[in-house]
Amino acid sequence: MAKKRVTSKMVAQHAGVSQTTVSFVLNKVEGQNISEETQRRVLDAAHELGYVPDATARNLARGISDNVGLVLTKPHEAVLSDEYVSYILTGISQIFRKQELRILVEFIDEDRQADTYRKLAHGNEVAGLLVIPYNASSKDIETMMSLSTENFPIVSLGFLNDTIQSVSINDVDGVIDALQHLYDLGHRSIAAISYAPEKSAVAPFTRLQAYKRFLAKHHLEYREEFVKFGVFTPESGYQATLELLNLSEPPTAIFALNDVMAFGAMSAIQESGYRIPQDLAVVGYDGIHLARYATPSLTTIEAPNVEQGHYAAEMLLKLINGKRLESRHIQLQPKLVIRDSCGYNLKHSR
Amino acid sequence: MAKKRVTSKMVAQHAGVSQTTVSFVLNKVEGQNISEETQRRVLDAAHELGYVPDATARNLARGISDNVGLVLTKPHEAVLSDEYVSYILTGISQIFRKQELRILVEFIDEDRQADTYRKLAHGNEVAGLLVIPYNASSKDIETMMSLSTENFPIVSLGFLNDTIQSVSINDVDGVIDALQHLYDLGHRSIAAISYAPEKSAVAPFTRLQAYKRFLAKHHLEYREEFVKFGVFTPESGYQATLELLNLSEPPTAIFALNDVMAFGAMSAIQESGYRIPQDLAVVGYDGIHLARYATPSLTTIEAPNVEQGHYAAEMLLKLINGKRLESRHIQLQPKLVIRDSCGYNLKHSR
DNA sequence: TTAGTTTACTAATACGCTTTAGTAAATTAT
DNA sequence: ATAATTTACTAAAGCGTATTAGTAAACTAA
Repeated sequence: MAKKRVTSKMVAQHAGVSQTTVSFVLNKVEGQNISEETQRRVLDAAHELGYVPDATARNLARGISDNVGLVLTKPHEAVLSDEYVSYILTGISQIFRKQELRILVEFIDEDRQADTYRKLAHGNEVAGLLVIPYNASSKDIETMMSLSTENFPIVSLGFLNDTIQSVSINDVDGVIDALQHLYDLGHRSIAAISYAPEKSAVAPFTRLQAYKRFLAKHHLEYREEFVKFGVFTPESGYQATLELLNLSEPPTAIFALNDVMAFGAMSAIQESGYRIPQDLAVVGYDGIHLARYATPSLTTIEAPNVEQGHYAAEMLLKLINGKRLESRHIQLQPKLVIRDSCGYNLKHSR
Repeated sequence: MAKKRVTSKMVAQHAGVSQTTVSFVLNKVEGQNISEETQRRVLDAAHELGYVPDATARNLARGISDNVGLVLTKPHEAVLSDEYVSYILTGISQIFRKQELRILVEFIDEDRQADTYRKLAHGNEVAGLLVIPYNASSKDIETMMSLSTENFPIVSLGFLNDTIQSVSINDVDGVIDALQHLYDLGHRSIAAISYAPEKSAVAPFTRLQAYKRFLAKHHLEYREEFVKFGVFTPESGYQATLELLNLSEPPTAIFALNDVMAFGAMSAIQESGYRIPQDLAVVGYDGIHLARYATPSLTTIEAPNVEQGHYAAEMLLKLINGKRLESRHIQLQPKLVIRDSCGYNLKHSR
């Protein structure tokens, strides 16, 4: 049962050198002239003993952690039915693994609020923070701002304000592309299923704003009853659509602000006996894998989420390493992917 | 720019006590008689200075990390299109957050193999390890076994062998339930879309075994061409189904071994001009949220994944705390959820 | 009254590493 | 030949906490 933790001291003894030398060799510290011969002895000893450096000790000595935190301000049920988080995880892990940085995932909800950021940051648990702020409260944002101000490395996935570095998707363009597509296909009464307004701090405002502006620009009436609010889940998209279908004058097209809600919408439409796209058109947002395999396949705005993860990770890396950023805010362009849920392919060619 | 890291020493000074006392008070160490008055002074000082204990220092002193590792042996593209990981994350985070344990997520693929486990475990980066072994190689399994043998806390999500503690889903029952359902509806030529066989170590063998046994039991012929192998993604389910449809004698039902592949299958079937369930029945496996919102809604085997996360987290907790386990292997029961993709609701009532 | 015990603390050490400040020996410069 | 520099290392301090082994003062027991 003897816990045989191998320490660098043991390696030193085994190689017949000092512990300092072991550290120099294993960390390839520059400017230290260690002879080839000694290096080999140390390496061999470390290998023979199966030495694995103690991460906590190293982090304590170095004064910095080798973890980065990924903070999710989404409720669990939303994380569940959304690929977005998986995409981001993929994107950031591809960058961080090269730097030998680990990813610490933390969920934030009502009871477990802002002090989590401080614990992570000031408690030296992470070297930097990546935040997915969809449901961030104003208190969350305050905390992020103060961390950012005191130069703690932090990047938001989605624009919040000028203070907090961010990598975002140009949602305004995305919304407009989607609506324009529907408009071009002749739709004039277009409903939107957005996110619940009270919970989120910034994003839905922007998107809804874009929706309103689009209507105004094209001299279409803004109708309160055409805007429904869901909570990321297919269930909420389903419910919202049912309500839309029960209106005395239902819309001819539905724009769901994420794909998962679009699935709910399509299901509600078809179960109610309507055809897609002949009776109602549907557009989603996100570009999840399954969108192409819906029936009919779902036209959607594809957001470059993996790339967003890449950029955010790289930005955070620069902040951690004290490098200057070229720009504190990066915005990526989403892309309309036309499939069968809007009728484009019925009209054109095919 | 003054980095004003607040240490326990500073708190001690501010409260006029020793650092030891600060530690005793803040950690509520039992058997130490600290007066109410002193406790208050320490607490106040800590609060005033905004003290956050340094996690690395504490972990070093205590000799144990407050992170647990979640190791994914799935390739990224699979994690992307599968809710399974999200479910597990949800389940385990609900348990660990109460214990102030953080979750470290690590992906393992070909180039980044077994040494990751050792680094995490022997490097004291985590107090315990949770492994999702779908694509675990035999080398992965060897490493897990040796860790388990040396009493390092480790739990597998899915049964591997007797040595490695596990929480698994009874896949054999799941497979049989699905097949029985199809059989009861009159299907006699049932194809299966399984996982790629070379990559995974145990699971597909079991499931395929169950499939074969079911056929044998019901005196149905086992046909090589009715078993296709996918890689978790909807694309692969789509492709496999296309191949099945091109057979001279296509099956009348398809059993996809995860829901995401079932989506691919349904799409392929409908795009090929066949109706579900009239021409072909489809059953999935997993019970993802979107299954109910497929068109038609997808009959599937619902695996209790969040619960699986719960049990695994609790088992790991016991191992970390040196408690004895009642059982080293827990198996949970999946459940058939009948919807519209098999025709049950067409036949019965409705 | 005095020894024994409890109360309320503190000094000092350990955790395992990184890093700074040396140092002795070998090499080069003058 | 001697000083200056370079080479190849090492001793020791420090990171911020937890914890063990005390200790002085107050209290209790006989």
